[in-house]
Amino acid sequence: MLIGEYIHTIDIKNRISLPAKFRKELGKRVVVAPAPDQCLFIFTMKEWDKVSKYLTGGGNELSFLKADVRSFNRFMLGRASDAEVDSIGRILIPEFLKDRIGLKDKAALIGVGDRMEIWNDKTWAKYKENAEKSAEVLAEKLGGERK
Amino acid sequence: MLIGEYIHTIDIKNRISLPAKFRKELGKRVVVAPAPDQCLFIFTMKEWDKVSKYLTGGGNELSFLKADVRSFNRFMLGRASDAEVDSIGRILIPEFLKDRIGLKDKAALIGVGDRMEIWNDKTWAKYKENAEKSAEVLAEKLGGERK
DNA sequence: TTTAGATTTCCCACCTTTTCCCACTTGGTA
DNA sequence: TACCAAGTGGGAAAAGGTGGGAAATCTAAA
Repeated sequence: MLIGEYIHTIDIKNRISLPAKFRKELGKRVVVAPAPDQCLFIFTMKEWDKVSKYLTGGGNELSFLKADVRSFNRFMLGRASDAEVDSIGRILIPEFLKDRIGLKDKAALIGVGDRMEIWNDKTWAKYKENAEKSAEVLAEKLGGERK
Repeated sequence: MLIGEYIHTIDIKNRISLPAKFRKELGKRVVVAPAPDQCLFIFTMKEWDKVSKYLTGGGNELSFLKADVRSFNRFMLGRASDAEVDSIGRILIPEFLKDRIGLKDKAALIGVGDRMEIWNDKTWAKYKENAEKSAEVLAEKLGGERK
């Protein structure tokens, strides 16, 4: 399970080190995908299988018939990119994905259970501040929904 | 069962000794997680399993499709950290969690049944004081009501 | 098709941080 | 007083993260 927060630099060649604690679980290849909120998702290949199967409706339906599904899938699948982890644990972030979330020098790498997220460090700091405020409210709400 | 209050120092390497009385129950690995109020929770792996299962909700659906779930999981998982207990009973507290609760030199370690809590010692002192006061006020009030 | 330039990939090297020991101190106990 | 357990501190070795050069590949122009 991926947990914790790490701040790493993106070098001029668009490389970024995966946190050492995540490497075993992430494996030799990962998928970098655009995500809701200002971040990128990093999936293991296994997790990506699940995600892409789910999004394409597991092959049972013609997922392209629904407009929202079409556009969400274009967003998520169409702009995803698989990346090889190099011999010392780094991956390349494509320029267009970097631009999307305003990645500059420092990135926040966040373990969120079965995926990793990449944020611009500043954006993450702001996000956390807000999350802190609303966390209790949110906890109540989620607690209520489960029952 | 974890009970009692201990004041320990955090050294310059961010290490903190677990109270000897807690070590057996906490085991070789624990998870440090942010918590409501100005403190951190220390879970045993067993307790943490329960928490994380709850958060990932079984895994049949894609948890990241819902905004509430995304933010709560980021808050809870993204800012947690698993820590190995070293050979003499210490754990490391990540910088970002130290910052969150304003941990400096001295920390209060509180046994609260099935989990341990970490507080800034000053914050803990104040918290106790208030709890004490409100208890007195409450006692007065109850006494007065009796006539 | 060839060549020059640019980009990507692979590898090595440095430096900082973390980890693993070992040792000191203090306080309680026999 | 000697001993033991608990807590604290610090040095050395290992690991993690960062940067950069050289080889390989690609692109474009002649």
